[in-house]
Amino acid sequence: MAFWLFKSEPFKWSFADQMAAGEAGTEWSGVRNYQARNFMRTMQVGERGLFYHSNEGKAVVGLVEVSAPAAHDSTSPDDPRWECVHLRGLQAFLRPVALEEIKADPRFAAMVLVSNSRLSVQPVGAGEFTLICELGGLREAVTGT
DNA sequence: GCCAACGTTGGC
DNA sequence: GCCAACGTTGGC
Repeated sequence: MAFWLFKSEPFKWSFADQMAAGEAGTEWSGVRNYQARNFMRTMQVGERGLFYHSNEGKAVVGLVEVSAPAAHDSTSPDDPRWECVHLRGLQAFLRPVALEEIKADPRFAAMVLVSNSRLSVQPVGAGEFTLICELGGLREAVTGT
């Protein structure tokens, strides 16, 4: 069971939009980066991820779950290279966990979010994931399922 | 709005 | 296959 982090600019697609999209989830389309695509290819349905607001917000704001495995990205009809998973919003953090806070905490020094700020889909360590959920006020939700 | 970092493209 | 040019991302 791996853990992930997905970035989105909130004015394009916010966590509120993700939650409003419902149980079925939505295609995480538009990723045009091989590294990010390759991570999505390895994702299993049911794996969880952090939802991060870039630019405006700059904070982890919620929890998502992979609801369908990687398949061709419908927004790339002419180019079969690009694939993406489907995501379902699970729960909003009670308190956003800011990038500033993550950067300041030595326990997150190894996070990709810190070392490669441009990668839009990235792996997160189990320890990092749990800790960020706790900071976001979702301790129970994490240990739940 | 600026700029640094990074990834991709395309000429050679 | 190298590398310069360009485009994009995202923090500040």
